[in-house]
Amino acid sequence: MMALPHAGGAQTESGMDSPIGLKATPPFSLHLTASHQTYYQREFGADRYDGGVYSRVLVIDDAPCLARVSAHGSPDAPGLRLELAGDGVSPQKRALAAREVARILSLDVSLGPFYEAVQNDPFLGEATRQMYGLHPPQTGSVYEALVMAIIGQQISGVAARSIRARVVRELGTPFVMEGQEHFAFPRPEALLQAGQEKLRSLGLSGRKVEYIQGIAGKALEGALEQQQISEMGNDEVVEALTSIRGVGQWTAQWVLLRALGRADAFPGGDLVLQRLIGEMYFGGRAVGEKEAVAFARERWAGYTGFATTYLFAYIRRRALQERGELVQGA
DNA sequence: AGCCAGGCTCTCG
DNA sequence: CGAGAGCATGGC
Repeated sequence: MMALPHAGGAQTESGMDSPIGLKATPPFSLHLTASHQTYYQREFGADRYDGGVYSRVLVIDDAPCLARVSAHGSPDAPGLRLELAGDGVSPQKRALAAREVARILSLDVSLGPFYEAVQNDPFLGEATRQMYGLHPPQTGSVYEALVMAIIGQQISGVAARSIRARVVRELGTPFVMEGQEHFAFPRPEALLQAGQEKLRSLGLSGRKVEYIQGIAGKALEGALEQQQISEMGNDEVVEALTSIRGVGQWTAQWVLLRALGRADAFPGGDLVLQRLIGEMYFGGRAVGEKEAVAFARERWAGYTGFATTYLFAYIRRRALQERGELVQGA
């Protein structure tokens, strides 16, 4: 980029800077939060959680830098350490990166009121104690949440995972650090320049290619700016997003939850969510979208977003447990 | 082998 | 309006 107006401190011009200490509102567990973000894999999309370190390539002022976060302390007294690597990481960029990491890991979110509200809930009460300190992690942007959601529409989680991984690896911006390759989430330009055949070869249907390229176009127009959308109310966001081709109620609610951190979002159209609610609260009977929404809004008023995060977390952990892969971590 | 999977749009009664 | 077809990959 360009010369700095003033020298900031101990950082070098490039490479690794001195670590930044971050605070989180307790209880906070990096292990649970980052694991949830990566679906309990080492890598998922543009997120990585490996060896107790959460990492992701951030794009600050159009320049990529690798953020790595590790934890010390306990959920009730959490301490976090953020390391940034990249060319020309100025003090200003360090501050922006720290803010971005705090947003993605929902560091400032307080779980207390939610935990109190559901402590006697026969299912969620126990789930919150098992996953003590899980904050609802966020996507890198509204644009990223939309693209990821559309890839996942209708198909199974496993199928979606492999397509999402291909999209990020093939079209994402590479960033090499200590011999390891990381990828920033593909920029809108990359999705548009890729061409339909290329995107189809990654496993997307022709329809989804149109949707995703349409969204990339919206992003380039500046119609998906985080700042602007985060100032809208839920209904306003849903209306704006569902006017985009390929974005329905489920996807819009997903964005509210995953990109905007709305505590009262609820993707009631989600099959997995419907099945778990039916299993845990309706004696195994199938419930549809209307019933799931009515139930959740009444029972978890104001906390449906947290409830959704914990329900999904429960399902992901149970799937691992059934395969004997759940590793108990710090 | 065939059917379903963390939806959505388009088409047709 | 409500219902149905079609879509891509991966797992059972």
